Amino acid sequence: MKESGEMYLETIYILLKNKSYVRSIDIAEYMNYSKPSVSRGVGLLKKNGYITVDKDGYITLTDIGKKAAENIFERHTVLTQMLISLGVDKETASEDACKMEHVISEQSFNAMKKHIEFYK
Amino acid sequence: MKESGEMYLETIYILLKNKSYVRSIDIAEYMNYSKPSVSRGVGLLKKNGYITVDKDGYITLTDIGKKAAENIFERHTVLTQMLISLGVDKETASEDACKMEHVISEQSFNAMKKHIEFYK
DNA sequence: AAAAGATATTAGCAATGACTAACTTCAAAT
DNA sequence: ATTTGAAGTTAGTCATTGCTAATATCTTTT
Repeated sequence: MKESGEMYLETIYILLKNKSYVRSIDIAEYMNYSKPSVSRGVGLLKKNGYITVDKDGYITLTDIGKKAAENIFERHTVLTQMLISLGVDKETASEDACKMEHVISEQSFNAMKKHIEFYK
Repeated sequence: MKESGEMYLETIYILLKNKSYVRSIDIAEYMNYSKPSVSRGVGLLKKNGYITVDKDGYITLTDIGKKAAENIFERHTVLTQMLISLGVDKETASEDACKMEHVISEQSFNAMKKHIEFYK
């Protein structure tokens, strides 16, 4: 899974929490990306079995897609909280978490997760 | 300054700590990159005023190059220490720091720096 | 001096991941 | 029914950043 794929997947996951459906156009608006960019991204997620897309363009997460999305979303929330716990403002924390979430190892992630659980 | 440029600059800085000179070939060996890749990277750093290269290929950091290199190197060491302080092993900590150092904001970096200074 | 070796560069390729322009398709509005 | 509009796709571009193959240059060895 590539970094951009993780972002599309995470976005689908977030949108599905607030809306009952998600189409490519919703992703494009949320991410502020062009329709063709999203079209390709969604096509790749579909090709790789992370989502299904019905004839009307409505997107559903498959089991592995949901698992991957939950995973990356957990990374995002934990990393954001970690930065906030160090005094970083919400907005910046979320932005930086967004960049870190795709690149750090499982080991480092778990260490940071343990850290914020300790803080709570 | 792009991410790859920061890596080349950081490498030059590290090499200059241990050797009295640095050429492209030294960078290539250290980073395990091909000579043409380094050649282009070095050319860009030169074009953008971060380094000078004499007629024999010996590289020197300019003032702004040194400043930028020190900056990124400090990020690397601080982030590595931060991860180690959370229980991550040295090797992984350094690898992850290497990825994080290019993407996080000044604010988050400073917050993490303060955190490890507190720990010491 | 000729061959070999080390260093650097040029030219061109590949993957990633964004973009615009132009097209299709289908539904909704006049 | 024709027009308009929303959603999606196709085709092709661009930047970043790595690569190999081939070439140039200069030094060192034989």
